[in-house]
Amino acid sequence: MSVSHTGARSHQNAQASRSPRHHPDEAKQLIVERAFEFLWEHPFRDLTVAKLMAETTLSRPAFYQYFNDLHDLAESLLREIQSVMHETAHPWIGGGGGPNSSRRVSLAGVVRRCVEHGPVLRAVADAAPLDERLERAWSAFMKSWDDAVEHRITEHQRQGLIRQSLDARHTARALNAMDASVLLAEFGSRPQGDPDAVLETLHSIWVGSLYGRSPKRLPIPKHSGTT
Amino acid sequence: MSVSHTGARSHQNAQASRSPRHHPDEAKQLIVERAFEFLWEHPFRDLTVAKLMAETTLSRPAFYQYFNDLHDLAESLLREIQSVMHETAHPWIGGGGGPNSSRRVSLAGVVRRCVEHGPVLRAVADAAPLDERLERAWSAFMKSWDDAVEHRITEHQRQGLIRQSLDARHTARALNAMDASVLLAEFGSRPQGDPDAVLETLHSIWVGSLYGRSPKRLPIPKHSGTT
DNA sequence: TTGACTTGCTGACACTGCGTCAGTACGATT
DNA sequence: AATCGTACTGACGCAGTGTCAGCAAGTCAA
Repeated sequence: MSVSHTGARSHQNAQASRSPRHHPDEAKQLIVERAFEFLWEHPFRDLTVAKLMAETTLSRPAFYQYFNDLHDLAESLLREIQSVMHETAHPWIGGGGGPNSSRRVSLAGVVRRCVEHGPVLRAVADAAPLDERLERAWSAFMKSWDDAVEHRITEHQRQGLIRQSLDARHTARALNAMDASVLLAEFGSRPQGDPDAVLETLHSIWVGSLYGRSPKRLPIPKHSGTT
Repeated sequence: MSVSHTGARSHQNAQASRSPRHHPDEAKQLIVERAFEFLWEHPFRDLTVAKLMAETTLSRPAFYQYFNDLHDLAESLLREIQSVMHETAHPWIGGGGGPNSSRRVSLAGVVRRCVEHGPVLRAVADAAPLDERLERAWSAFMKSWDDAVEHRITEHQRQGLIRQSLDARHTARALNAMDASVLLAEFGSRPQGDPDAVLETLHSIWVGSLYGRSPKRLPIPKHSGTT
């Protein structure tokens, strides 16, 4: 549209230190790395394209060659972490092992990953509500866990290890939501919490709510006046 | 600093429809109401000061007479909802009633409040990570629940209703985090979920993990090779 | 009534960060 | 050496924010 600004520059001074050219994927990965570094020490709200690219030899507009915006970048971070997480949790998802042994081992792996990438993962979670696409990506991420857990629960229901009256879908979602909240809260910002205590707490809730015999429905006292 | 723009206007046309003056708290409450309306239908990310005040007879700068920024407004929304929620949950916090009866009644009340104010509460939760002050306010909000639950758990531990080995603090935080996540997910955006199913699921997890006899520690299979 | 004071409110400004574009120069290919 | 594709950049327009000097509606005193 407006061209008024062109022509005025021509070939100004020229020794303007153009950065060395990268292969596209190379540069993209470089930006992702800087983002990891930044988000390890700062919350997502402090991240701007300018700040991020300042940690680079590239200029701010270069960012937009590789990402649509910061949320798009966050989606890449999520994908990266997601692949690592799914990998360490696969043994449990895949099935096999006792009713809670491999579950516990798997959870321990997830906890470990959260200790490693907590702040970054939290950044993604924080950013999710700000962008529809990213929000969907986050939902899909959570859904993948929900599906796995739901499948496992129904399987155990068929084996009689879990009572039939339990709503597999809702329960799976609730327990996963709990894990996510707790893990992000405990390991999403420094100083991080105690991995062992968290693991123990989460595991005991999972086991208690899934496999624990519910108490023989204690008689409900009749003074139900408590509104 | 620059004053160049003054004096040029003098007393321009003058019939510029100045809005009727309000008493301060009156106008503030009016803005809060508009915010409630807006956030009931749109996510927080779509809220801007201009859009909000456009629903008003006031101008955009007037907003800053009553709030520092949108996060400050969100804090007001939170306080408003918080008072209502604590009120309906008080019977359980106050104690009395059977181990799970009043707990259930109380939870039902909270669920109801979330059906009413879900989207707004979600907006606050979404906005929390964007501002340090608001983030702290949200944490304090959650902490008030955590404290109440922790207290209740230790009380029941003293009565022998809950096993001593359970970590009251961590468990309270985890269960509350679960409730918050699930409630915001189910009722934070339309179409909302099924209140009864959610209530049932959450309640059963609480009861199972707190009061349920944990299964007699199933023997851990020896093929611990699942990394 | 009138003048002086208070204060709710507003137009206009500076500023920050975003996303885009025409245009440049580097490296590869011939 | 000439050409071409493309990684990259300076500069722009835009959206939204927070602030300020100034205005006018109300109040009170004389």
